[in-house]
Amino acid sequence: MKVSREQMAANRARIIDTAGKLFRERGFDGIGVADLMKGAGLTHGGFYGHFKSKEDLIAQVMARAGDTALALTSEWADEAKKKKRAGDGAALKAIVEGYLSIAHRDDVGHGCAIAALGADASRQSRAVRRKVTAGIRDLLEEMSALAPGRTKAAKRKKALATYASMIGAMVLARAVDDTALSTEILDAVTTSLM
Amino acid sequence: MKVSREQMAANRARIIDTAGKLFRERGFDGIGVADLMKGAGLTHGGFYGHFKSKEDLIAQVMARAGDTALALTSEWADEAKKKKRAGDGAALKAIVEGYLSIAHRDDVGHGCAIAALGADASRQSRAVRRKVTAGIRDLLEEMSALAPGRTKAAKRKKALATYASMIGAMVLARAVDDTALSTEILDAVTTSLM
DNA sequence: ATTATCTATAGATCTATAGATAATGC
DNA sequence: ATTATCTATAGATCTATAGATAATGC
Repeated sequence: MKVSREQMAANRARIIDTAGKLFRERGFDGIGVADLMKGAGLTHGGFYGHFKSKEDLIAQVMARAGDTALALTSEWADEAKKKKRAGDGAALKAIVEGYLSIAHRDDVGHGCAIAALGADASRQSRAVRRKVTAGIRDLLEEMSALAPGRTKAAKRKKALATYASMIGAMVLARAVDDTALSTEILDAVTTSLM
Repeated sequence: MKVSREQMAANRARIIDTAGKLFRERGFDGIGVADLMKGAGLTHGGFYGHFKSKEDLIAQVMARAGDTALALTSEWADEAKKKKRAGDGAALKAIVEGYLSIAHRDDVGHGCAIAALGADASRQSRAVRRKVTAGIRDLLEEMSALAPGRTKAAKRKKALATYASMIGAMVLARAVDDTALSTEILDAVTTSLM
């Protein structure tokens, strides 16, 4: 029953990944510890060896979500910068296009944690909200550096407006029960940011 | 114990209002039927005389949320149109400013249901999502009519982009655990839409 | 007589803990 | 010997229903 330290670390990472997917798909209250552990191929009782509480797991999931979001958007941005004729703001546009894709809309489980759980997160403990705030700050700094604008303030404002548009568009596109309208939302917001 | 038909209708309306507030504050799964009824000054068992199920109540709450959102934004828009020197798009700007206010951010319970429950709603039953979609459609039509632009398509696109920005900004402003950053988000998105 | 609300409860969850088990790692 | 995971369970929820109660409205 006991496993190696290495295996235990792998198990822990798998619990966080599984929880990340299931929380996004069903909400923090939509999935219990027993089912989360089953999803990770473990049993219920083992959970409390890895995490102090469900809330502790939520905080770690949100911290990880911030890291992966930054990594993915940086990748998109770097890819865009490599292209010939990449103008001012091309990297930010690449982030917008990658984010507002139909693939992202249709894969909540692996998508943006703020779009899937933002409102849910604002009801969580201080520890959770601190992780969320840190993640948002990191992404805003990255986007500010990539945004067009003459001054730092102008760049930051552009980044804030862009980020808000992205999140709102994704929330709306998923809330709506009509594929045509949903896609119209994604397209309209994407082109309005180009 | 029995009450008049009139009183019963009032009770029903009070349950929906109370649920609207508590759902926004705690999420659909964050408050149970017993506590909702207690909040409305009634007992648990009576609930099922008014609604088929909790899900049924959720659908009615979201329908009501759509109605009140349309009424409030129309009021803001009409007020703005009355003002002297009200230019093209002044009504839409009034909606943006009313929506992205600190008062709205700090009163989740009486605010926009999409910002508070949008992601939660996309996980609900078809009946709920239909009401949500109808509400979003109504608001988009109102905003399209008020948006500046030469063609209907341009107006609609402007409305979509504005609406998405509003929702994303509110979700972000509430997710963040730092008043300064939160207010910066509201201000930046508001001015970027003016 | 009808019915809106009440009390009480069934049955299914949920988080968290206790103690047993068995493999790791000193 | 230590410890990661397992089984089992306590205690607190949650939704929904059944039957009692008492006020309305024909």
